[in-house]
Amino acid sequence: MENNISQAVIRRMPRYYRYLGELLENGVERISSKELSERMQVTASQIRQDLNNFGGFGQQGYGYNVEFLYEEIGRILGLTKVHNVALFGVGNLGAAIANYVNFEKLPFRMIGLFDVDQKKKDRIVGGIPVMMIDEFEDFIKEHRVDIAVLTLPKDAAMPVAERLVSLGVRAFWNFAHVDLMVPDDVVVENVHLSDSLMQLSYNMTGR
Amino acid sequence: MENNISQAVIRRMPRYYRYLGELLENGVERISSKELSERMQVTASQIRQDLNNFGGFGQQGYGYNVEFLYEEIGRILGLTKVHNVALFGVGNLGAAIANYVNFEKLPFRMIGLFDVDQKKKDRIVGGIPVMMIDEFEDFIKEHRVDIAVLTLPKDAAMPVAERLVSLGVRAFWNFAHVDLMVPDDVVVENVHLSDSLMQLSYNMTGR
DNA sequence: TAGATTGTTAATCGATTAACAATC
DNA sequence: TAGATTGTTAATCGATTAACAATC
Repeated sequence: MENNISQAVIRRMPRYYRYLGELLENGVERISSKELSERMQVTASQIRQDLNNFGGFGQQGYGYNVEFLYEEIGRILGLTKVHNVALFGVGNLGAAIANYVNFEKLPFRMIGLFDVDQKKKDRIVGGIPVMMIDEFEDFIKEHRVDIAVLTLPKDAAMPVAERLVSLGVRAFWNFAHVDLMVPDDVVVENVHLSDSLMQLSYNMTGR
Repeated sequence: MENNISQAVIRRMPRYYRYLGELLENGVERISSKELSERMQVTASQIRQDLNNFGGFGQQGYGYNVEFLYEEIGRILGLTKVHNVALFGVGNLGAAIANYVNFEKLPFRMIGLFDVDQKKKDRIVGGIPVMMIDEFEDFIKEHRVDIAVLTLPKDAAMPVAERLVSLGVRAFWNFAHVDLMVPDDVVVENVHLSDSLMQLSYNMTGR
């Protein structure tokens, strides 16, 4: 897999994946970049450019086979293997994400929930019991943890992230309102809800 | 307020706002674009360009007054007035967002929760009772609703959005996995959690 | 005043769109 | 084969960075 594909392209891939999934459900066998571009409100040129970053999945005169392309994109996005997920900070949002991850039919599996609050110990959320955050070190010895979700208050996020990095965690899904400082080989994907809300607020004015 | 400022710029504004808020809390009075750029890991040039889309907030030889700039950005983002928010779909995620909106110290106020499920009627979430979705028409006659949050299954989102648009709602914070088709004067801000998770998954591979 | 740093113009870089030869 | 549509190169557009005159 070639490297250095821009995040602008990557951000669009899940959307292609979603549309192709819908076409597949509707029994559509083939689609041209032109047809797809009309449905998705992007240019056909962009679709072809984006896909050709990863290889030639289409056929001249025919277009793209929906099922094949769907599966290729899934593979590109790393959806062919199961990712084990652990979550830190079982508040309202943490609990919702825990449920969400297990409910979605994507190959992400919530295998551990951790909190500092003694009162939450052994509470069942999304089908699994909450553990104390100190138990994580033992936990990680027995389970591979691919992704750590941080649904913690902002001041707690950085220290926890540091400990997790030192224990070998290399990917974070960060909901805390803070920019994590992590080594270069660690990946962080941020979901900053307040930023999103402010962007909406801006776009509501000025029109 | 000038129009046509790119979303690339807008997306960065909440981050500036957050950093300035922290500086303000720490009692920092002034900051140069250079200092700020080092903390935020962006170029000083970009900071100055971004800010100058909205006006000259700095002073040559001095830099920017932190409190003044913080408040100006707040104003730009529309944070000087309270936004009334109603939420549709009180599942795990909906309940978390309801709590979140009221908990954040931003000027967004959750004033109504709506669901189709009779069993949820009058349940208290985030301090307010869940109403039935049919009650929304009466509700909106008595309350101004600035933003509708959609935390619904994807098939329910579009029909609900259509009804809300026809009742006058002009801004949506959409968590459903679907691209809403709305008139031009309606603003949609999407939070697609699964897209975010797939982007993380991609970035974990290929390194 | 001299030094610092902005606001803004110009240069560069990257991403998107258009065009078309290759080919199924 | 003829028509359709890709893969890919070239052109355009927009965003970022660099440079520097203006000015506090």
